[in-house]
Amino acid sequence: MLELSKNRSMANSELEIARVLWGLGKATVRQVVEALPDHRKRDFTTVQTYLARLEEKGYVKSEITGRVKTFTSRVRPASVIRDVTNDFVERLFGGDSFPLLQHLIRQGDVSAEKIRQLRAMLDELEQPSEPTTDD
Amino acid sequence: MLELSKNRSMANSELEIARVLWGLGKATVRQVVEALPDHRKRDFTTVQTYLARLEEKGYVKSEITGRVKTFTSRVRPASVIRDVTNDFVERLFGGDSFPLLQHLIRQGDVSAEKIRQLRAMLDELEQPSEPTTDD
DNA sequence: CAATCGCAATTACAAATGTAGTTGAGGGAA
DNA sequence: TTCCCTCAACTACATTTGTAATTGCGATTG
Repeated sequence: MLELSKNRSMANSELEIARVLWGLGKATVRQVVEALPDHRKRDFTTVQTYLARLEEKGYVKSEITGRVKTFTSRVRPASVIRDVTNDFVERLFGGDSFPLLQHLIRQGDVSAEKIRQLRAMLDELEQPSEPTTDD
Repeated sequence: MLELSKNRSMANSELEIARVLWGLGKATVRQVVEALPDHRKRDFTTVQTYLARLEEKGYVKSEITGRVKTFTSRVRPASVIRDVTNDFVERLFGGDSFPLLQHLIRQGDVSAEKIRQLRAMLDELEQPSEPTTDD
């Protein structure tokens, strides 16, 4: 099992870059830069640094294609999301995710459709039968 | 309106300290240390530093009671929770809170009772009329 | 080919963070 | 009254983070 360099966790800024990379699946620095939402633009070299750090930390791997590096994730996004969310809930709510759910539902802009979906999820929780293909 | 020093945001470590302080309402460094969950113990001076920084940043104020400082929050926890959660959702999910809700409901350990409460909340979202018990 | 241009690789760096060690003063033990 | 002990107030510091400036190299243009 590969040594993911001293399990250092992602910094906030790196998190966003990683998320964008996950969305692209495979991308060059430039592509990640372009894919950043307008209100969160970052300098090319800045993104480049973040990706390099993500690689050091073992979250990403790169491959040189001609003159340019292409990055890909080395970890399952779901697992990063799990870890980082756990940490978040731990610090901000002492480990209890309910307050967060409450907060998100209350003030979050949840559409009617989403409400329906959430309700369906809740139903599933009570009827433990369907093999929820999660992770 | 008070100038909350260069709106610097809370660092992860500070977040946990702030949360504990909110829970206590008013507390000395030592009390915060004691209140930390066992698996997250921190050195007395460490917590002291965090509280000092929180004060610098304007999130907390202190008052000397005899020989010891007592800290209290200067901000509404809810507003910090809002901001920090928004930032979190922004970075990790591009601003869409649904995936987070999904994640929390799916793998979060939500009790039957909590499920009931969540459902009630969803109902409220659809029936925007009930005299919401203030708050 | 020589001067440019466009990108990507390196290098830089101050500020922020995580975490504690060191110092100093009030209250008891001798 | 001294000395020691306890605690809280300061001081310290290596890393990490956030963000970019600078350098270097291959393609483009005269």
